[in-house]
Amino acid sequence: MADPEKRVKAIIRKLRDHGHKITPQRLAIAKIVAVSNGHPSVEAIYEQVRKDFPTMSLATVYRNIFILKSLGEILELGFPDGGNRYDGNRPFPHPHVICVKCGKVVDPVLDSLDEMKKEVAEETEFAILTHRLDFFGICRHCQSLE
Amino acid sequence: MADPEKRVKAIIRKLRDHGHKITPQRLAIAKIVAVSNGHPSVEAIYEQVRKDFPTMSLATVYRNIFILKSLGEILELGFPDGGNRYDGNRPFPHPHVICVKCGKVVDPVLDSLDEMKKEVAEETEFAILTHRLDFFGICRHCQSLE
DNA sequence: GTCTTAATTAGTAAAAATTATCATTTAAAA
DNA sequence: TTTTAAATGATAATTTTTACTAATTAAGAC
Repeated sequence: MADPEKRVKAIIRKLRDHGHKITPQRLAIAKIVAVSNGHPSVEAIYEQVRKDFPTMSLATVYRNIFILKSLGEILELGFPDGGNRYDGNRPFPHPHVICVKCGKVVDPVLDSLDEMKKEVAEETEFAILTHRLDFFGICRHCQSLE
Repeated sequence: MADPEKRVKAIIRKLRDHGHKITPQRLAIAKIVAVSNGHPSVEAIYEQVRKDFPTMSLATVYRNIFILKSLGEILELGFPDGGNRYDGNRPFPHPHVICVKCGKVVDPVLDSLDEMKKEVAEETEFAILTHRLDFFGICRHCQSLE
């Protein structure tokens, strides 16, 4: 995992470079997504920030997530049913392994993906910009409960 | 692409086997998703069915998609922003290449995926149930327009 | 073919997730 | 300090999906 402190600094620099103000609320959100423990949802981020900012508005969370997405500093993991979740620690596309029982998300190492991307580009004549690779299954812990 | 007529028959058989009635509306929806031209959204399916069933309710489309999903006869492609789209012609997980300009969806051939799945299962100790692999890029036609 | 019944439908209300609006506040540069 | 454009909080509006209910209908029994 990338050093969360470095990630916070990188995010702040990017925000400044694009003329965004560094408000306390924004900073708090940046700190949470820089760690991205458990790949939090908007609601989870909201709850966590509210501990320090009880008056925080949900709209502010959405607003900042939108900006961080636009700047490429946060990765959105879309779930067909259920809300999106976010990773600001590794904001580049990477594979996920998701437990359908408890929702845990693990990041596996998969080197062969780049090769695959090239193959697809050649075969389809698309200019590939990004990708999404998620495996859904049952984690070791949830398997033991069955 | 699998023969759409065979797909319709397979879907109907599955529906019957599970005690579902074959209504004209349901049949019309099955026919559309069996072809899945362009990987239609709920709205697209709704519009298309309404040509033959002007009184068709949107709820009916959602209800039948839900049933077909449960029976494994339709695959849901989730898009983080924007609605879901569906493939009832190839209802098993398979890679997609999606044009971010025009929304076109292409199904590339990628054999190496099974091997990847095994690797991930070993590395993470998850029991992998399914997966999702989508590439996003710009198709040949949209590239030529730039 | 007719009858019976449980499933399905249409229409609409409700819920959930996200985005827009706007008056007020505030970060940051002069 | 002062100024100003951007950000916030609160809430309304929008979008997507699900829930509800009375009326309709497919499919099996007779």
